[in-house]
Amino acid sequence: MRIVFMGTPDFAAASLSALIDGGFNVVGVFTQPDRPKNRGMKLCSSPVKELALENDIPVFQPDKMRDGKALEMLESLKPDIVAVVAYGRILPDEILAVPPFGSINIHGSLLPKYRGAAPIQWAVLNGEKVTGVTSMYIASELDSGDIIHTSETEIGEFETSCELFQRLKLMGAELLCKTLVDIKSGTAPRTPQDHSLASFAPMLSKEQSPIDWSKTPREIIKHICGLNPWPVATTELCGTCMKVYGAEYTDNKTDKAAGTVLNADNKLGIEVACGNGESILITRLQAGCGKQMSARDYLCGNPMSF
RNA sequence: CGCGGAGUGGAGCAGUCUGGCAGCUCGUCGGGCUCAUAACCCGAAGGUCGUAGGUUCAAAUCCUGCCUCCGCAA
Repeated sequence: MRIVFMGTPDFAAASLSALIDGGFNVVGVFTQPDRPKNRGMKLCSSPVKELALENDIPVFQPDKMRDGKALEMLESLKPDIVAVVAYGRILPDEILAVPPFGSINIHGSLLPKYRGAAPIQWAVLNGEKVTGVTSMYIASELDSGDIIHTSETEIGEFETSCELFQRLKLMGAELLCKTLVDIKSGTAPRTPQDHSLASFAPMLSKEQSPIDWSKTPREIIKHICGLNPWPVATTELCGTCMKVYGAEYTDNKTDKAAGTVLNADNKLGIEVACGNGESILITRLQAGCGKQMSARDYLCGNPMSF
């Protein structure tokens, strides 16, 4: 089968890598145009583009999906199937209709839950114990297509979105290969989603970074884990603004107001009062223009008075 | 030329403006105290101050080049 792959970030590159290693016939790759990024605003290729070039796969980077050029490019490749993983574009129906075996997508949640841009982060934020990846046929409405396969995994109590991403991208890659094999052999199941159970996972924003200390320790820790690596939980303690990257539970009780620093021992970390008279211990943070470090290291050079 | 910060014993920092003994908290090692320690007391080891030049009686500190790392923003 002639496969056209569409994807952009690291998460998608893992799937493309699996296709290449699995000997699938990837005849072309669509990815977002190079954009100025990082320090120095240098023009950067997407991870998917880098990988495609290394493997001599033709790369296409249309600016728009609806001006006919993208359609022309795709038709010229005569794909049997299109596989989309985190491309970052909504594909119009005319594009989806090109490949005879259809267009499929890998999504980072157990659909119909967490449709949208940030399914992995929201699963962590909401304290889900289980999530996974889903392969589906792409429908016009976002992430609403018929389900082909799913693969489940548990979310660790302290697992960050960043870590979960790393696991799910591999699971997604594996699921994509399996799905393609089944479609080729005609054994792929096709189960419509129960749309009444759908929920949405919109893109995160910096506005949700500040920690609400009146919440419970678990809610706060899930907030910290879910917002890592971006936009990262933030707070202001004793006049210092900081990003919080890691925290642990404590057994301590307090009658101090939520958000009060209870302890800042450089052998432990920064203990802060939460709701319910409980507390958590901040263990990793980043303050000011500095780099990320353990709370212990931070306190060695920046003692806190409280 | 997007904006900005930083390289100082193993870790995190101060010292640089105003040149003049290598400093702080922690860790490590040894000893002591304690029923006990994330506790306390005593002692010790450990640094070409990123790098190459320059100025100076004297440079971590001032001047110039280079290397490396990081934050913001996207």
